[in-house]
Order: sequence, then structure tokens, then C-alpha cells
Amino acid sequence: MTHIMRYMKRFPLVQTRMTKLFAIICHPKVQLHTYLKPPKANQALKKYLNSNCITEALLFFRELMRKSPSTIDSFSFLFVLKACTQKHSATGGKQLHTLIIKFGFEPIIYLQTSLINMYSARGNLFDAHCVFDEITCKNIVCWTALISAYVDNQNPRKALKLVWQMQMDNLEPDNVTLTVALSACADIGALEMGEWIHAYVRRKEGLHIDLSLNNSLINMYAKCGDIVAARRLFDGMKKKDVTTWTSMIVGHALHGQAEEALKLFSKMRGINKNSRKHKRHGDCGSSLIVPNDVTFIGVLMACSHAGIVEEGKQHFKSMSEDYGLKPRESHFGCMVDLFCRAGLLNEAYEFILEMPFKPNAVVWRTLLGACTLKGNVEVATEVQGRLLELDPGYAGDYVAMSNIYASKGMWDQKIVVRHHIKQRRSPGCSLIEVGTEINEFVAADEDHPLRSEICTVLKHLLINMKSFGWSFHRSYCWCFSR
DNA sequence: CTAGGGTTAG
Repeated sequence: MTHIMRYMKRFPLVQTRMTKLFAIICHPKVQLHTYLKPPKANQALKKYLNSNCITEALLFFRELMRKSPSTIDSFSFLFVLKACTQKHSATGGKQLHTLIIKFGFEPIIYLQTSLINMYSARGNLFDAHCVFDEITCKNIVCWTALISAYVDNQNPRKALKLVWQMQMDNLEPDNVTLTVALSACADIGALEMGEWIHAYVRRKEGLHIDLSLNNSLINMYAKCGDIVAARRLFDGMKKKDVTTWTSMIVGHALHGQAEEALKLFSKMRGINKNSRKHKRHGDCGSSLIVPNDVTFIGVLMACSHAGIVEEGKQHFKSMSEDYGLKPRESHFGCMVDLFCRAGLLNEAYEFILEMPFKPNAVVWRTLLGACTLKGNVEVATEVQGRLLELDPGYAGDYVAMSNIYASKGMWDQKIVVRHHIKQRRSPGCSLIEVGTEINEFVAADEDHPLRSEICTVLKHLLINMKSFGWSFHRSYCWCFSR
């Protein structure tokens, strides 16, 4: 054994080849790290990660665990955790957590933050929060990790509460925390909170305002109904990237301003052509902006909301032909929506059947909704059959069907469908105040179980009303009940 | 060698 060790010491180049052999002869407890020091093993892990070879990274780690556990240090876990977060395997993460405890690396804050991220990616907020609670000296980074965990898992209210709690803990939010918080505001249409954050951003000295923060601001204003403020910010930004452009295009599309959205899209492509020209002349190559698949969602949404079918079709084709982007399920969903809104029910139906995906309930429901509007019983019956297979418990589909039958005077069928609705949701009542300007609203009942749903409905209502150029100047009180 | 962030159909 000593001979081999000496040999390897003298000729480091043969080291890698020898390691395998060596590992087999040796008991794992032998101090291998003299020959394969942690930084080397970690660099290998990092290399796998950077080249997107996630499975290989995990396998490499497993080999290390088996053959030379002593080469593993706390940094190794950081890389492996990252790999594990990207790969959504169910048990791997928990096993890693156990190993971290076994190795005694539990109190290292870098690892704890990574663990929060890992649990969040699996939708396991309970364990994410547990890890957070165990951190003795909490810093801004682990707070932000937890906040973004709640945003990513559709609990923006809790996220905003945590931002508040963090400040109570004498920690000032930085640009990353604020970016996440703005995203939470956008989710619930909390314009007031968003504006407060914007004011904070401008007031706070030494705060680094970067692209992500600006993009998040644009998105917040657009989603909260103030498209003018969003556009003002967009026009004022010197540095823009795909996300900036995409956010603005989606914003206009949501507000029904299809023309503006499509104008922006062609302007964006114009920049592309110009900078390619510049690149040929040898300067200004860095500002190249290539639309991605999300950009096309915005473009298709714009076409759909404006009812321009032909242009929508063209963009859908151009997506894969000119940009090499493979349309995802949601792009096909946009196209179905495009046909439905234009009243082309048969075209929508055929499109769904030709999709390379198994159509989901949402897609069929879009078509069913259009059938309700058009009073098309034939297509609706067909669609309902599909929905019964996919999601039989959804009461809304029965309601839609019953409405279609009612509109055609087919009362017998209506009663049959109505009977299928077994559990009705309990009726609720909420009061919503709309102030002098229609870009803010408050749900009066703070603890109402449907509060967040009502706010979402209102948010969309508000966006739609604005797109029709409606505005209110008196104070309004609406009462919803069901 | 080290942890957190922005855009996504209905």
C-alpha cells in the first residue's frame, strides 16, 4: 500500500487512473484525501453542473460517497444540492439532508439556504420553513430564500408578511428581496404595496438597482393595472434584455392593447437586425436580443385578445421556423384560445386533435367556454365527454353544460346535468370597495376564505375594463354573492 | 470552489 501511495505522490498525472484501482484495494476509511483533495472532487462536481450534466454529477457524488467519503466536504454538498434541486427526484433531497446532518455540516448557513431552495422546488414548504427556523443567525439571503419559496408555491400573501417580519428583525431588504416581493405584489394585484416598494427603491441610498429589479417593477405595474406606469419605466430603461421586452409585451397583451404589443415585438426584432449589422462592422454586438418561448406567449396572447387569427398563426409558425423554438403545451393553449375567441369552434376542435400533446383539461375547458358563448351544443357534448374522462369532479363544467342546454331550451337535458353536481360550494358573500380611481381595490373582509380569489377576479376585471377605456370617478361598492 | 431574484395559455 505504501508503495502505491509513494508512487502516486511522485507521479500525480497517473493519479486519476490509479484512483479507481486504489479505491478498490483500499478500505474507504483509508485517508484518500491526500491524493484526491476536496477541491479537486468539488471542481469535478462543478464542471458537471456547469455543463448541465446533472445525473452525472449525482452519480459522481455517489461514487465519492462509496469509495472515498473523506474527500467530501461542505462545499461538495453545496454543489450536489444544486444538482438535486434541478433534478426533481423525490427522495434524493431528503437523503442529502440526512447526510448533511450525519457529516455534521448542519449549522452551515450556505447549506441551510440551499436546503430551503431544494425543499421549495419540491413544493415542500413545511420542511423548507423548518430548516429556516433552525438557522440561528439569519441573514438577508436565507430570508429571501424563504420568501421566494412562498412566492414560487403560490402563497404571495405569506411572502409579503415575511418581508414585513424580516424588517421587524432589523434586516433591511436588498435588491433581491425587493425583486421577489414585487413578484408577490404582481400575483395578488397589490398596487399600493408595489408602489410603496418603488418609492423605497428610489429613496434608499446605496441600493443597487439592476435589470431584474427593474423588470420586476415593470411586471408589477402591468399586472396591477397601471400599464402607463409600466410603459414609462420601460421607455426610461437604458439597458433592456429579453425579459424586459417580454414583460412589456405580455403587459400590453393583458390590457388588450394588441397593437402596442405587436409593435413592440417588431421593434425588438428591429433591434436585432440592427445589432447584427453592427456586429458585422465590429461593434455593439452585446445588445442582441433574441425572443424566447415566453415572448411568443405574449405575442400569441396579444393576437388572441385582439382577434387577429391570421397573424397569430404566422407567429406560431415563425416561432419554430425562424427561431428554432419548440412550442410548448401553453403555446398550443394560446392557439386554441385564439380560435375560440374568434368563434372558430371547429377549427379549434381540429387543432386540439392534431396537437402533439395529450390535450389537458384546461384546453378542453377553453373550448367548452367558447361553446357556451356560441350556444354550440354539438361541439360542447363532444368536449364534455373528454372532460368527464380527465376531470370528472369539476363542478364548473356541469354548470357550463347546463347553461348551454338552457340557452337552447333543452330543459330535460339541463336537469339531468344539474343533478350531476353533487357538492355545491358553500355560498359566500364579500364586499369590495373601489375607490375614485379604478386602479385600486380593497376587499373589506380581511379574513374571508375567498378573499384571494375575489382579488384575482377583480384584478382581471380591472384589466379588462381598462382595455375598453372605462373609468370610474365615483366611489363604487360592489357586493358579490353566490 | 460557497447560499437568495425578474417574463409563461385559461
